[in-house]
Amino acid sequence: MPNNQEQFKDLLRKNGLKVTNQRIAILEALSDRPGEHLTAEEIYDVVKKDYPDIGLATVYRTIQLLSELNLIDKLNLDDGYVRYEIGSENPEENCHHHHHLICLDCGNIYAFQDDLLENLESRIKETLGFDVVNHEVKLYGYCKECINNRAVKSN
Amino acid sequence: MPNNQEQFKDLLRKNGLKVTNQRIAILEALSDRPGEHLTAEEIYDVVKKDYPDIGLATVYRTIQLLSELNLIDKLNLDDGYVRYEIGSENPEENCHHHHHLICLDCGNIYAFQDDLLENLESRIKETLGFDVVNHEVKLYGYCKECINNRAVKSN
DNA sequence: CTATCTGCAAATAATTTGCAACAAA
DNA sequence: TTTGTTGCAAATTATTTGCAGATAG
Repeated sequence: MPNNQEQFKDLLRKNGLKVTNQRIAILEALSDRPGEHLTAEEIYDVVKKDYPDIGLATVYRTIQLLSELNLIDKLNLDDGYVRYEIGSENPEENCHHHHHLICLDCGNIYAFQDDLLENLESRIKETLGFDVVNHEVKLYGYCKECINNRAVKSN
Repeated sequence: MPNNQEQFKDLLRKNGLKVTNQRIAILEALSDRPGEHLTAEEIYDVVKKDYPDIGLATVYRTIQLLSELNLIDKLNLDDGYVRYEIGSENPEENCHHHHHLICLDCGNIYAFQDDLLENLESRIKETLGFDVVNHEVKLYGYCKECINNRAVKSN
């Protein structure tokens, strides 16, 4: 959506930052791939198609910027890469109800929404006095396809 | 407990691995600090007191070994270090009900137990066919002490 | 014009690896 | 013995940083 892009430009200006082609291209690369979880290198490769002169350092710097502006979410799968995905349009529900299922077999990542922690978090506030403001939930296991494939192979 | 140490030795032998002072010392370093979350470097510093000749590479190799044997749990706080802690005595409940509260102010980590995900996981199995075998839950926020400190300072 | 960005190359820093010497079985 | 382990140093690799030139406002 071009609307989204205008919002981004305004957000940059509002923070005394400059609107550059590189920044727009990087945000677009992620916007065009909702639900995908790209590494810095992968974003670099995508953006390089339209922008062959871009440097990897710019990608890293822009990713950090977008993350601070809460436009993208970080995801660390402990495989040596930090991954990024575009946030939901509604910033309120951004990370808070957005969790990940990670298949240990094929490596695919499935997102799901759930507010299961709301309850727990108020209980923690009451019993421990700890005020939870954010959370990260990763569920590891085996996806439908991989379970089926295994069943087929073992026959 | 020396009992624990004997179990470890047996486990090593059972897997065709050798019992070495270094391995025992590293497991002890973690066993002596339940609930602490040590980096490889921190473990190295602890073990070096009793074992000045140990190399950092051995610490890394042993950590990996202990992790594969499910004797220790990994914790990644996205601060550039991977941390490790001794698992609970009961291997069944090891990670599964063990979650972390991370204070964004003081950096302290508080563990808590909860089986809140059991429910969700069976729901996921039913609706998506995804079989969850493990999970990682991190809750970020502010601990009681830091909340109090802030209140005091703002007066 | 001038403050911010960019691309490059070099620096950083956690972790891994090759290998010869060493220690457990 | 023989097989696995260690310590060292070098390699690897994701990410960061310094800086001079480029670009947005």
